[in-house]
Amino acid sequence: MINKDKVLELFKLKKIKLTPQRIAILEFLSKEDGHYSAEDIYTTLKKDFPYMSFSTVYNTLKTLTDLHIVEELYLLDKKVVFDTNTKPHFHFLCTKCGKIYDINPSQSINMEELKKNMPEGFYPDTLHVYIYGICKECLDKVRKN
Amino acid sequence: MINKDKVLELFKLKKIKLTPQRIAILEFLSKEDGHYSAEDIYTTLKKDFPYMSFSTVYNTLKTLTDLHIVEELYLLDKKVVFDTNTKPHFHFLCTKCGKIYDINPSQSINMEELKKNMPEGFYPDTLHVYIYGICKECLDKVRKN
DNA sequence: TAAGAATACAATAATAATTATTGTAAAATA
DNA sequence: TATTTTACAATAATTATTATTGTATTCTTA
Repeated sequence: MINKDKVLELFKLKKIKLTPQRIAILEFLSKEDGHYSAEDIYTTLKKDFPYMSFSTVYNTLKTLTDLHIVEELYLLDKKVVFDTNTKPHFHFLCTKCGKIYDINPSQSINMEELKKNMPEGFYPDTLHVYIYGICKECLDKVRKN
Repeated sequence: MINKDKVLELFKLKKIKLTPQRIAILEFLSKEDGHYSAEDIYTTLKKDFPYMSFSTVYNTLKTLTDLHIVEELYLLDKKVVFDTNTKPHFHFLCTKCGKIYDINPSQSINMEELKKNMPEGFYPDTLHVYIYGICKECLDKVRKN
């Protein structure tokens, strides 16, 4: 969950200017955790901010990604979405309907342990786990027919 | 490691025609495990097979991906490569140089266990683990300077 | 609070990877 | 060998993202 005010403080600290566009994008992202595409953000904000351009959305998302405030996810159809939930979790991608599900790893799986699973001298930073398969919803549909 | 002859048999079984182009691509991929882009394959094969087109490379890679003979990997710069090593393993992506490293998970980490880490009713198929960070080579370079 | 420097902006052009199209050619089948 | 099916090359189209550029805005500091 993004805390808008905290991010704004971080922006100040990092000398990143607090423009209305950036604030609007932050507001959008901090409303509800989700997986948003640049297009999602652009088309939604365009209504209230007619002077909003795609490059601004992309630039802001890049800034947020660099600061680890959002995370880029690469989907099956080569689309990219931005995840506002930066707590450690897996992603389940349904190969049938394309939906993305956040999966919380059980106690037996430690994300930090996973990260450390590599040769000496490598410095891990971020971990992404994608599980591809068929989601419950799609399986239920098949069973009904 | 791809076993060309086994794949050719599978093609026969699935009624996928054994064309010279497909065989050439298979031969290329089965020479050495690696992470190859469509461009890698195209430019290499174009020399010996002037009548080789990009769409054929993409089509063949799609066929191979659908059959789980290769796996698509999504890199940091949004490029796609095809992995011929389909044994369970992680990928380390260096955020500095962009290199891809295959990481074999230690005994303590069971890929099957990871897959099962999800809500009831979901049917997992493939698992991809990406670890982002700085590789040894890049860290060593920094230390020298 | 106004002036100056730095940066971000919108608009749009450019890029580049992938997908779609289509008429022709080749492979499999009987 | 004839017939059917599918794959092919060539190329056009698409689409997401990045680059460019002159203008506008934010921030700083006097």
